[in-house]
Amino acid sequence: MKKSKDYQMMSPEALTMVAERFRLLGEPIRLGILQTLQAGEMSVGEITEAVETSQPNVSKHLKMLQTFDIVSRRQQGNTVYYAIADPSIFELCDVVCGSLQERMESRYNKMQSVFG
Amino acid sequence: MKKSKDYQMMSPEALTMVAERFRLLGEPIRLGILQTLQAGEMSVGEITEAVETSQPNVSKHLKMLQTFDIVSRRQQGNTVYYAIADPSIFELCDVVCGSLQERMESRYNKMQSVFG
DNA sequence: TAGTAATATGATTATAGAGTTATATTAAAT
DNA sequence: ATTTAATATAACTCTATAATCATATTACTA
Repeated sequence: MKKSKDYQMMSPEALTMVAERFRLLGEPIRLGILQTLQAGEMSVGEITEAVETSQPNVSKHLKMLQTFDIVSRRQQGNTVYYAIADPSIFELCDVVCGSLQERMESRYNKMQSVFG
Repeated sequence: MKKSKDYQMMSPEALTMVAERFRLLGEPIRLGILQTLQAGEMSVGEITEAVETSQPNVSKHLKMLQTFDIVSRRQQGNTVYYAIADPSIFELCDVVCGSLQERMESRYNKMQSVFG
C-alpha cells in the first residue's frame, strides 16, 4: 500500500482566488483598519483617526475589504459604520505572527550559537 | 469589572512585516509553487514544469520565498532543490479556503432564498 | 433653502513588481 | 578545454495599485 499523502491540487483559478485574498491582507493600512475594527463597529471618521492616512484612502481600502466580504457596511444618517464580517482574518494574522516569531527566535538562537 | 477584550495593537512596523508575509502569498504563481512543493523537495526544473511559467520567473519567485524563510534551498552539483521550510503556509491556505467556501455557501443560500 | 458635515469618487501621479528575453554563472561530462 | 545542462541574474517593459487632491454625493441642521 502506498504511503499516499494525497494533496488536492487546486486549479489555477482557485489559486487566483486564494491569492487575491492574501493580497488583500498584504497592505499595512488595510491590516491597520482591520486591527482597529477588532474593537468593534466604527465609523469611517473614527477609523481614519486610528490609522494614519487620509479619509479618501481609508474609504477606498474599506471598499475593497467590503467587496471581499471581509467587512460589513451600515449607513445611519450621514455616517457609515464598518465592522469585521469575516473573523477568520484574525486567525490568519495569528498564524503569521506565530510564524514570524519562530523565525525571529530561530535567528536569535543562531546568533547565540555563534557568539556563545 | 470591565469586559475587557484587550487587543494588543501592533505597531506600524509589525503590521508591515505581517503584510509583507501576506503579500508574499498573494501571487498565484507563488502559491502554485508552494502547492507543488507540498509533495516534497523538488528541483527548479521540476517546479518549472509543474507551474506554467518560465524558469527565470520561477527562480525569482523561489528567491523571494527563500528570503522570507518559506522555502529552503539545497544545491547538489548543478541542480538546486527547494523545499517547504515553513509549513504554517498550509494552515493559512486552509483558513482562507474555509473562508472562501463559507462565502460561496452564503451566496448560494441567498440565491436559494430568492429563487425558492 | 443654504450651509455644513460625513463619506465616496474621479483624475492623476508615482512606485512596485510580474513577466520576458537574453545572458551570466556554475558544475558536470566528453 | 569545450560543450552541455541547470539555475540565476540583469535590463527592460508593462500593468496594477496606493496615495493624493479636488470634487461629488448624501443627509442633516439652522
